[in-house]
Amino acid sequence: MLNKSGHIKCLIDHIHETHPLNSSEEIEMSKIVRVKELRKKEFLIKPGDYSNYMNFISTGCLRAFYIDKNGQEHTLQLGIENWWVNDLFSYIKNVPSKMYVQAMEDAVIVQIPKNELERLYKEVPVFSNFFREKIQSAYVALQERTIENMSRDAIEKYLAFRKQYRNIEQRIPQYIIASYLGITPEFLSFLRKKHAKDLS
Amino acid sequence: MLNKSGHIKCLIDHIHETHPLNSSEEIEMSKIVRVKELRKKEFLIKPGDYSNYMNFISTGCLRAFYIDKNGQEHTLQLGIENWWVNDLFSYIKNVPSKMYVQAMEDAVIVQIPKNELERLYKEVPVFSNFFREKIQSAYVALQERTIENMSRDAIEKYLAFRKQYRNIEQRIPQYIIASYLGITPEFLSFLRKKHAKDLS
DNA sequence: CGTCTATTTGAATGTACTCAAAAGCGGTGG
DNA sequence: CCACCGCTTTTGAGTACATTCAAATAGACG
Repeated sequence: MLNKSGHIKCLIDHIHETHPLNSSEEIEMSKIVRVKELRKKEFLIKPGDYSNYMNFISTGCLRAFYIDKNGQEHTLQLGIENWWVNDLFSYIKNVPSKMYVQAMEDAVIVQIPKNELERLYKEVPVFSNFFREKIQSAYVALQERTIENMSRDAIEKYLAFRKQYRNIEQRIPQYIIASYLGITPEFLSFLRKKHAKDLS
Repeated sequence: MLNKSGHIKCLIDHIHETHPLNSSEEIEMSKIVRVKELRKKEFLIKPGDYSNYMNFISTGCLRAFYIDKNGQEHTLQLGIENWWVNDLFSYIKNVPSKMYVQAMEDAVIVQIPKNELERLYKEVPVFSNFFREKIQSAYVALQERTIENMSRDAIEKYLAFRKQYRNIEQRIPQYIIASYLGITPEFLSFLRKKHAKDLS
């Protein structure tokens, strides 16, 4: 159980891994962040909200999803400790969000306010580089997912998901995995039965 | 018909639109880029290549695609004048590419070498900010595509594609559009007939 | 004009969805 | 501590959307 500055340290450590900061840069960052606690099922972002923070997950598990015109949920992103989660569309374009970002477990988020971060981008190049690289990696990961969606059938996608998210799978209900894979929960259940032998 | 420095100017103008450069920054950029001409069907990147450039399309039309284990082509990205095209996976991770980037028309590309660009990121913050914002937008666009793929059926995707790429559609063959939408060319042909009335 | 590539057509097939209902499971209050 | 309630998962039948394969037609380019 961490206190507030423990969670901030968690963020700083995370940045350090790839982009060493000097102590004034650390302080600079520590001064502008805020820590937000979420209870299970609580929302970090809801449709209509403006996303004005970069959100770092210190503890817990969240997902980003939206509801289409037929009322179907589609999970866009899953995140656990040391991941970033956001509605970048709303954040970048300054428009109301159309999606939900929800805690699937009690969680603690470290939030960097957008206006402060944009000031830092200009004053402290290391932060611009850090987030440029983060977003590049996210883009590549999303492109990999696009490739998988186009070239694999449902069971292959599910097996690949299990491999990639081994540590997350047990933490979330099956119907959310289905909504991430783009299939119905009924069909995922059917596939699990049919391929029970492959599921260790 | 532009000469070499005309194409470079095209890139500089493009950066200027969102991130004004002073003249030393312009010169800095001009010095490191190179201009590459491609004939129709020629490849900018092939499987096995290492992608060591950021590629700006000055003129022409390209696509990025890969071939899955069943021999199916999947188009990941389309690009025309003033767009960027690359295999970012290979570029970022320094691994051989698994995809093709091919000219669909004669084209001229302005290439920024990776090592020079990374030097600039540290020395001239404006470039890091420019590419951070570019990649953020690309991420958001790809996420929108992911949402569409999950929540729309084939005809809706096709109609949305026509709206979004009105100016590109006539420049590329139909089977490539099908491979972008994730459907077979036969089925796209069928849909076009069935919905002829909606296709103006 | 001929050749090569792209598009159309159609029949048979398969993968995944819908809808409805039953079974399982976990948390909560009596 | 057990019983109940609500939510998640399973099951199954019927259906729809999209694919495969093969062949015919249309278009583009030298």
